[in-house]
Amino acid sequence: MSATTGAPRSEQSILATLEDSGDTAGATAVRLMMAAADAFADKGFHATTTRDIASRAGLSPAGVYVHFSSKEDLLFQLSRRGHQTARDQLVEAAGAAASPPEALRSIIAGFSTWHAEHHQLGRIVQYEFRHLTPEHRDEVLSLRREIDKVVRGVLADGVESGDFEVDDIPSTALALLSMAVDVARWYSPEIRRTPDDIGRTNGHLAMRLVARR
Amino acid sequence: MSATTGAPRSEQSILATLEDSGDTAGATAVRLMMAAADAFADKGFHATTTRDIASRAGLSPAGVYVHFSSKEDLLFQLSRRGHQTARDQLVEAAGAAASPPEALRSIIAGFSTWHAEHHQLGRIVQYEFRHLTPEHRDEVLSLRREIDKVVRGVLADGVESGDFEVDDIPSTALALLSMAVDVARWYSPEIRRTPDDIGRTNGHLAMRLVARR
DNA sequence: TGAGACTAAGCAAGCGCTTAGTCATTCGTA
DNA sequence: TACGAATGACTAAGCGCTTGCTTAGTCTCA
Repeated sequence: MSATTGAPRSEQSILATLEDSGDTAGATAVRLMMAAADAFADKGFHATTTRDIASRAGLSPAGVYVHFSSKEDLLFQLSRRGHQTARDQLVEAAGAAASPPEALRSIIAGFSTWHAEHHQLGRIVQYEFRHLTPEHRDEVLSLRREIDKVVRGVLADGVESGDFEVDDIPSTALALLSMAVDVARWYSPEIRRTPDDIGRTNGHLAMRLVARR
Repeated sequence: MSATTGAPRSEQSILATLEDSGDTAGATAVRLMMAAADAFADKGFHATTTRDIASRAGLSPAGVYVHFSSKEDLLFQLSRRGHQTARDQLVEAAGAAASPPEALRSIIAGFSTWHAEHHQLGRIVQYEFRHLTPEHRDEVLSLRREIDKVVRGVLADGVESGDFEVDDIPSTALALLSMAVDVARWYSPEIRRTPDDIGRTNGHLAMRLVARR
């Protein structure tokens, strides 16, 4: 599977299809998570009220607490699922590639496209992070370190195979991830470039950044 | 002046030395802005209370309103000054360089270093942006467009001089800015790399990204 | 004496979350 | 198959607290 093709998945399916890690979310819980994702991405965690989330989901304020123990719990579930899907996509793209250059192009393109298509979830994941409780923050942080590790691994493979020239693998991995992650900050559905365009461009730029010349 | 050298300026001086655009801030106002910068960077705009800002500045809650008309006003002043100093530094670095490659290396290094040294102000400027009123947002946005323009200009110069190979100037400019801006997200004073290290590395990576080969 | 910097007290509004209860559906038993 | 009991999803009302900001007044110093 190419990381730069395929129809965009809706936020719905990203949440609904994630029944892993033991907990299956019911339809109302998914609706609440979508409502919270909208609101958090739109106004930020603290500026979003539980009444706002509830009304977007068509419930009374108290209805939220049937499915989630707190507003922070909603943020945590959203963050965890967001990181998991992002990581899974990265691992899959890296594994499916035939060579280190193909792997790098594929993961950076895929990660960039993901942050455009899911820029709401991406913003929550990147910028609302600090409002998690310390325990939840740690759990999400470990997912984040897995993502770092995949990128460093691809760079190391390419250096070993002679395809890449990289002075400093951790710094270069960070710069590549910055390029992709920052898409969530500036992307808007109204702009001219499509998520796939962005992925293609960033994949190309990533290659220029490390390819032996 | 090289953009990658020089002693780090404190947040104090960045605020205090900015007496441009007509308004000179008194000592207490500067103390309040520093307190607000700390708090906003730490907890975000909406999670910060006016009582928190006041007590960090050693004032009673009402003392804030002697110097600023609202909490949003504080955020706006901070955003405006942050954007202005970042832009001024960029323009200066671009102007002082002898060639397009030197200019690019200098502006990306300087911008990256700035976002490490002033990562608090950088986060406010990048992530608390949306909590400004529409009018204030527009004013800050126009400063941001100036920054974009400087980077695109340097890339265009380099393409014309034959030093750079760039397929798509706006996309490449955005990717370069992402590398620098995202430093504010992940930088922490505790890490091994210094702001100058980060600037040097990112300046080097920027050159690889566009240099003719 | 008057102006500016500052505080003590507090107001109205909004916050996260809880309580007590309604209602439709499912279950156990005869 | 009939039927009360239990269950789970949901709401109306509201509690205790915090919020941004104001008011009325004090203090300092030119």
